[in-house]
Amino acid sequence: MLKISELAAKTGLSAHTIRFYEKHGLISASERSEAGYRYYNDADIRRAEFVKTARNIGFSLEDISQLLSIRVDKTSHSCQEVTDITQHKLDEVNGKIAELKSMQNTLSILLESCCGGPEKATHCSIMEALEAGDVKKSRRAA
Amino acid sequence: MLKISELAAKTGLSAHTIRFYEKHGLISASERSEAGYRYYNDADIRRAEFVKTARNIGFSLEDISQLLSIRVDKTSHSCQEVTDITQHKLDEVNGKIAELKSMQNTLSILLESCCGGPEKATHCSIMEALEAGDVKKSRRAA
DNA sequence: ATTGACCTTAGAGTCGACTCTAAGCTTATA
DNA sequence: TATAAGCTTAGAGTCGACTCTAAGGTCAAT
Repeated sequence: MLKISELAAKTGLSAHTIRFYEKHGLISASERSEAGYRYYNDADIRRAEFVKTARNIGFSLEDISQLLSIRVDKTSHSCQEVTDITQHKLDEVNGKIAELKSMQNTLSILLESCCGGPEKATHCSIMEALEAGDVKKSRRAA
Repeated sequence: MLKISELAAKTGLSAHTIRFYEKHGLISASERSEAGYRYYNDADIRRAEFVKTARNIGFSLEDISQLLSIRVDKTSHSCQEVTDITQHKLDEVNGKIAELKSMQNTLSILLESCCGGPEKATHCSIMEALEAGDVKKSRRAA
C-alpha cells in the first residue's frame, strides 16, 4: 500500500496530478486511512501506470477514460473498439504533423530568402513576404 | 475607409477577433466616427493583412507583436532580428514535429500489433502493451 | 511537546487565442 | 416611423491539462 507521494514517486506523476486524475475518474485509491489519507494497492498502482503510459503516448484524458472502461471489463469490449480509439488518435496526430510541416516549409523558405545579417530591415525579404501575403497558408486546426 | 465588418470580410478575421487583436495592440482603426464606429484606412488594412498572414504561417500573437514593431520602423531593426524570430519559431515547430512523429510511430506499431476485429479485448495486444508500459515515451512539451 | 514533513479539501489560477454575451447606441431600409 | 442589421463596451466563458493556494489536520522524529 502506497501513500500518494509514494505513488507519485513510482509513476512520475505529481500528487497534485494524481488527485486531479481522481477527480476526473481515471484513478482512485481503494483505501483510505482513518484520517482520510489515500492508500493505493497493487491494482490501483497498475491502473495509475496504465494511465501514465497512455498519457505518455499522447492519448487525451478523454481517450484514456474510454480505454480504462474497456480495461475493467475486457470481455464486453472488442479489439475493434481499441483500434478505433488508437486509429482516431493516429489520424489526429497525422493531421497535426501535416499542419506543422506546412509551417516548417514556409518558415524554411522565409529563412533561406533572408540574409539574416546586421543590415537594416528596410528591405528584409521576410518582412516583404509577410507584407505581400504570398505565403502558403498553414491552416491551424481546432 | 472600411467598417469593421468590411475589414472582417476582407481579411477573413471575425469582427470579434479584430477587436480582440486591437485590445492586444496588434491592430487599430486610425479613425472613429462620431458614434465611435471604427474606420480602417489603407495602412490599417495592410497592417491587418500582415497580421493575418503571419498568423496563417503559425506565428503567435506575441511573435507578431515583435514583427509589427520591426515593421513600423525598419531602419531601427536588422534582418537578424527578423530571422531570429523566424528561426525560433522554426525550432519550435521542428520540436513539435519530432514529438508528434514519436507518437505517430508508437501508435502505428500498436495498430499493427492488433487484429482490430470483433474479438473480445481480453488478449488485445494494444491493451497488453499499455499494461506492460513497454512503449516509447513521446514526451509532450510545453 | 514541538517541529517539520506530509496529508486533506474546495476552489481558483494558468496558458493562448479566441468566442460570446448583454445592454445599449446608430444607421440603413421599407 | 418602425424594424432590423450593425456597431459599441466591459467582461465572462471556452478548451485541456494541469498547477497552485489556503487553511487546516496528521504523523514521525527529536
